[in-house]
Amino acid sequence: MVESRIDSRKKKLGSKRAPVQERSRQRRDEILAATANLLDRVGFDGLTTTLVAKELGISVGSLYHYFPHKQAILHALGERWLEEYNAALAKLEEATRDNTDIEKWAAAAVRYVGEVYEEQRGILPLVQAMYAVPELRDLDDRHDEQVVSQLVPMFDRMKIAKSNSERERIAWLWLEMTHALFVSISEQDGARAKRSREDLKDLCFRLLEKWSV
Amino acid sequence: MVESRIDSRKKKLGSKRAPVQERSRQRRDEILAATANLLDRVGFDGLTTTLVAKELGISVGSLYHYFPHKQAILHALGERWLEEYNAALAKLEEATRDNTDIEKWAAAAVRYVGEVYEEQRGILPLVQAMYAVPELRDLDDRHDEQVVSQLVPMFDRMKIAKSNSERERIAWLWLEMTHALFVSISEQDGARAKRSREDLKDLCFRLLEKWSV
DNA sequence: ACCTGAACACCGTTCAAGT
DNA sequence: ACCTGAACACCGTTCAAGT
Repeated sequence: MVESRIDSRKKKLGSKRAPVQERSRQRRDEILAATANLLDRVGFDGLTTTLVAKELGISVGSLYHYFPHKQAILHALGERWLEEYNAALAKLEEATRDNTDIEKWAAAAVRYVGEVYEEQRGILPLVQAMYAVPELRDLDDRHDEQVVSQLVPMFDRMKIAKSNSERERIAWLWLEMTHALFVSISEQDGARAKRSREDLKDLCFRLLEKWSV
Repeated sequence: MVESRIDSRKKKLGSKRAPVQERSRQRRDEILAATANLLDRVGFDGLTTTLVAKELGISVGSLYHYFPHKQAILHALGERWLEEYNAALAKLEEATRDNTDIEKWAAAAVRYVGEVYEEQRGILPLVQAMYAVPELRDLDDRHDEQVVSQLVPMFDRMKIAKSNSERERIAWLWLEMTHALFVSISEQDGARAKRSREDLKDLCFRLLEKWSV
């Protein structure tokens, strides 16, 4: 709710400030990309600030110019995960807006959300850690919240459950269930992953069908 | 003050060895108990060897007399989790031996396995880490294997699926699904947890019913 | 203004020295 | 035989000093 304090000076300093901010934003992105890259290669525990700095050819101190601490880098990466996930749900909402077929919804949901898990496969160690590491725990909570609030209206449209509190509970179930399976699926080979994804779609369908009214 | 309780030459039967081993085993258990206790209080990341040593009133070096490294303590604790889980499945097998009712099986499974999650609630941070930490990963793999091999015969008896490879796949699905939900449930308050457990029972039933032949 | 890297506190682990 | 705790390598983080 805080109005930007920079707005008043934007006209005057805009041209001078933008490049600096742009460069800064770019560096931040570079750090995030390098971290995501290393996360995939050395794992959550193997990740060190020295390693990230070396990967970018800068000093550790420089890293701390852009992020207050290591967790902040991981946190920003987690934010990105939330955004991608939310974008997938928005696409799902869009794609299933004018049908109430539960089975089709389940298929679309598994496809769209599954794509996120595939594309972000490298940072899954981080996503898993979100639950366990206290400093990242808020991401997990927000993720839950956001997903539930996006699913409830869709469930409503599909006439699933008779109250919103029930829909919230089912949305949570759906989230936990699909998350556990997508993470496992991300480590399976192509053929098995394909079958597992079909199983999951089916499981989603059955879950929702049960509460269909 | 020196007592001649040290027998330099051991007898054939080794009857004198037992007390020493017994004492050693006891210390190991104490270390495990203290670690489990701290895990619950300070979390997976907050756990340090110094802290464990302090908790027991011994030195760090002494810790390394009983375990080669920190991960070995956690590993041993993980082994215990596997044992408890397997014991629950054995009880489940025993309790459902002479019926083929899928719904009853689902109820019993959620009850017995759920008890393990409740009793071992303190070490759930560790169980979660088993997946992410490379040194503990073998526990996760063995857990998967053991659970699947215990479930397949039960599925067979209940006439679920038409081949063992299918049963293995369903067992894996069951494991991932219930694990994700049990972990989440362990953090809910009593009333909500009760409802969630019923939802889970229902979900299990529907999962198995689908493949019932 | 931005970057550097030695310095600091703290971790897991070791091992010479005590009892 | 068993235990101790200073010492070591390495982590995240800081900050005086460079450009």
